[in-house]
Amino acid sequence: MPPQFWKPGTAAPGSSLDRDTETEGSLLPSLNPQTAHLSLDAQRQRLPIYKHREKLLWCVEKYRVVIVVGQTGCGKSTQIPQYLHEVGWTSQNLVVACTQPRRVAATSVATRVAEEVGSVLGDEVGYSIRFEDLSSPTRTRIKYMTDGMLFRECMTDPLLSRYSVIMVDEAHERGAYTDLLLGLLKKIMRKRPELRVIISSATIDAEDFYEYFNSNSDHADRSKDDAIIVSLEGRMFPVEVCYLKQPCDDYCAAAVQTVFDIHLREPSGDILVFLTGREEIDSVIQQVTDRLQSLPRAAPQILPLPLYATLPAEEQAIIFEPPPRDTRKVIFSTNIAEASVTIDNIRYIVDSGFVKLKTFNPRTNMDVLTVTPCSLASANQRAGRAGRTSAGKCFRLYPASMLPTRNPRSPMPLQTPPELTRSDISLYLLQLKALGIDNVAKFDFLSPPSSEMMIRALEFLYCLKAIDDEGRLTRPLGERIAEVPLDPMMAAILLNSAAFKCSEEILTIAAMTSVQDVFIQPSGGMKATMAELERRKFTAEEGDHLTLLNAYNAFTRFGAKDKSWCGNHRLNFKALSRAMSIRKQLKKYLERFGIKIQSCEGDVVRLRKCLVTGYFKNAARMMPDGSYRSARENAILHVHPNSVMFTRQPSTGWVIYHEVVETTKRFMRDLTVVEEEWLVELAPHYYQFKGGGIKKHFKD
DNA sequence: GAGCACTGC
Repeated sequence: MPPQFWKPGTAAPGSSLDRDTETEGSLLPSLNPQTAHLSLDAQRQRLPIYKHREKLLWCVEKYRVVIVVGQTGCGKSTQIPQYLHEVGWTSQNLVVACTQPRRVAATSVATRVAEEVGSVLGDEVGYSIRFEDLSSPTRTRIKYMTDGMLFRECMTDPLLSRYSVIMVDEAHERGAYTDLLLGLLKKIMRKRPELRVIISSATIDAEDFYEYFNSNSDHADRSKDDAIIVSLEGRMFPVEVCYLKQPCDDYCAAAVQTVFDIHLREPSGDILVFLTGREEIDSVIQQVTDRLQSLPRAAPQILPLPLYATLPAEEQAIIFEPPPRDTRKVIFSTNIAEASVTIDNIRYIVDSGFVKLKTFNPRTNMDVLTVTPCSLASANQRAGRAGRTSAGKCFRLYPASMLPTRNPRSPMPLQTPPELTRSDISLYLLQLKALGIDNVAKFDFLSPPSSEMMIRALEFLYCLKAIDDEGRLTRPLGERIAEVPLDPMMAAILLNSAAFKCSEEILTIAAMTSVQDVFIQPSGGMKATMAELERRKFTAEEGDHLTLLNAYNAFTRFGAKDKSWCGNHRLNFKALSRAMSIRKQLKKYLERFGIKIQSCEGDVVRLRKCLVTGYFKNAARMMPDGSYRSARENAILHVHPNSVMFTRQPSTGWVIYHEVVETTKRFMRDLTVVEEEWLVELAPHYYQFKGGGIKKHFKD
């Protein structure tokens, strides 16, 4: 075939995109509607994974770590725990655990399995996620849980002695708690040789897990290995992958063009387009809408729909509704559709090849949110989202030469960097210390964080007085900060609130900063202005923390039982309800610690001072031009437009903030006005007064 | 003067 070129706006993908014969797999859904008339047992036996049952059980018997490779949806998560249960791994009151990175996955899989086992959910089969424990300590044999929950369980049962087998699902996603859990399991296995670990992973990552768990064994004699890789291939619908002949310089324009090309030339089936963020999605949908008139009169219609996490739940629900007759649904989504949200009937994928990724910069102590090429693992996962119900096609908006497998200098990585290597790890290091691992530098991380990340995190924990100069947890403060389910900064503020007699309010503020998007912010236009006007009703002069407090108090008084009240005031009902649960949970911790919960009775100075005891490192001073300078690094900062401080000036010239995220600029989020003297008074170890202004002083 | 990807305890 002669070489072909494709330019946005000219040719169709069918002829212009380089057809690639390699197919990315996607398997049949676990139980098929076509076999619904069969008994549950008969259905289970027809699953592709069933023919691997004996092999799997043999491997678990013989090896301590079994790495199971297979696509999402092949029945790993539902079937393997049942197989283990059936052959006796749950005898003698032992439990088979299966961890999931997300709450919905834990609950939905548990519900499915309870049905298959014929158990009431919470009895023989149960689940445990934050705020919901549907499991019985005596009767539950198969327990699904979030990985964070199992990690926490190590604090009360360091050897996880209740469990005979622990299956870590979706390990290839490399979430922080997945990595930490694997590290702990490796440690636990030395003391509990009978424990079995099953790791479910995508193909690309299996070798990493294998090396990790065999690193202590003799490589010359593989028969003595601790770990083994088992591959579960099953029936799949092929997904044909096509590439651009030439790189494009505007993937948004290319995405619009490709959508129209698919629409006019390919058979029916919905389209899922992967883009990087809300702004981009809104703009692309606008471009598509503008071009709709150009469709031939007789042609089927296009229904463009957005999907991103901050979209209000009601608008998210629309993507699951069937489209009108003769209409093709086109969903423009962020990464949320890569694993968290599954949409049926998607036959076409358009993949920009990019993702927005948050990375912590230990030098500046700030998070950076950047658009970067997605990993090959991500691209494969995205392709697999077509063809869940039939054969599919994936259009990648970059040339095949961009693949890291074909081009070693490609900017596209094989895997997304693990979360632990690109996050502020102070929380995780503290929790490891709470598990008795004092020398965190020696912890056997699957991917060790950089030493700079380590040092920064330890320095900060020291400044919070959570660890002493020996690096040990302080008592009781450090131990308690580690225990409370909050980031260390906010945990310290909550625990210090006893001394400032304002725990009542700090509980609320801590809960509110733990949830996102309390105020609904439509993008642009009349709606945005209306939302802004509504938010002003809650605005406090002192800044965002007190504004959040006002919103919460109004919610509990008027909105908790009245969803429409929230709608009228542009408040996010789901987020506020969650804040209520979090507050309730945090309150229990304070009660257990014997901390008296008092109100500041309107004395907001006490409240703001208390915030300084945790936020001290996040202080900034306003400059005459309206920008800010961070107290420590003297870095240029800006107020985020969502902050109530965006339109006002701090009377004292100083603010503290919850976090900085760098996008187009470095934006501070959640600000509170403070007095300069408080910084020196409340964090003398961090700041020393000298001359006319704050002089930073940092103890090494 | 103008904007946050996604999870989790």
